[in-house]
Amino acid sequence: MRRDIFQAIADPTRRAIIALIAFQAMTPNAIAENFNTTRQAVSKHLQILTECRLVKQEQQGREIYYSLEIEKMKEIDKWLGQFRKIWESRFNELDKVLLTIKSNKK
Amino acid sequence: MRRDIFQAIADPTRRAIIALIAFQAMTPNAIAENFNTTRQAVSKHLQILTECRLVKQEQQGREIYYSLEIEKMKEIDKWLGQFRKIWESRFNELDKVLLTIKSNKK
DNA sequence: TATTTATGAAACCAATCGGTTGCAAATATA
DNA sequence: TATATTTGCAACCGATTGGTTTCATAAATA
Repeated sequence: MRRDIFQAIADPTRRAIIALIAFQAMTPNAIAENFNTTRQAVSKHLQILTECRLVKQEQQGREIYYSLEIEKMKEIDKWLGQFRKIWESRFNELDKVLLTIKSNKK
Repeated sequence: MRRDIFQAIADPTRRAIIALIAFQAMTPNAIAENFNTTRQAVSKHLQILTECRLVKQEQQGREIYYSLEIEKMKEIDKWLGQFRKIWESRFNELDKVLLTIKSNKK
């Protein structure tokens, strides 16, 4: 089935994994040490993250290092873009009001 | 149970609803017309969105107008912040390389 | 007042989710 | 070579999800 970034970041453990490997690549075992679950559960999360290209792997002997595909994270940012326009314009509206109040004070 | 924004935006129908009511408040019936599901299904989505304060309602007679709580959307933006730092610094790294190539050309 | 309209809530259902245990395969090490 | 380590995969399980149908309630309208 088709994997989706938004579905991938829906799980709190996966968000924690993402944050964990954002700065340095880590093996599944090392990642699992940070959570209260089995290594296999972490492995399944990594599989989901890999399926939607949020994470990339690099084999090194029998170890596999997982790291964040930061470019993919921009897709969320891109989706947020349409709403950012709104909250920025709302801020501007408020800004105008404040400026009006200011100028009326004079 | 505790509702989460990330879980709320995980569903594609809910993301579509969010985009739909971002600019103008709409009733459940009007929203449902845009989807290939029953009004009740949309109602359940709206309930989930309301639970995590992504959406607010305003009763008007027997109609209820739903609209986006844009402030709540900033929470996603805030979470993205930690990664934005990374992709911006990566861009700067690339920038430096390009500048080095440029200066070496001279 | 009787009827239509707009809505939420409950009961149910198949599919998916996040977790587990158990296993097989590949690589490193004694 | 025998053993230990690292990992992915399959089978299973209870809880949750997104959908449906059915019903109750409140407001508008004939």
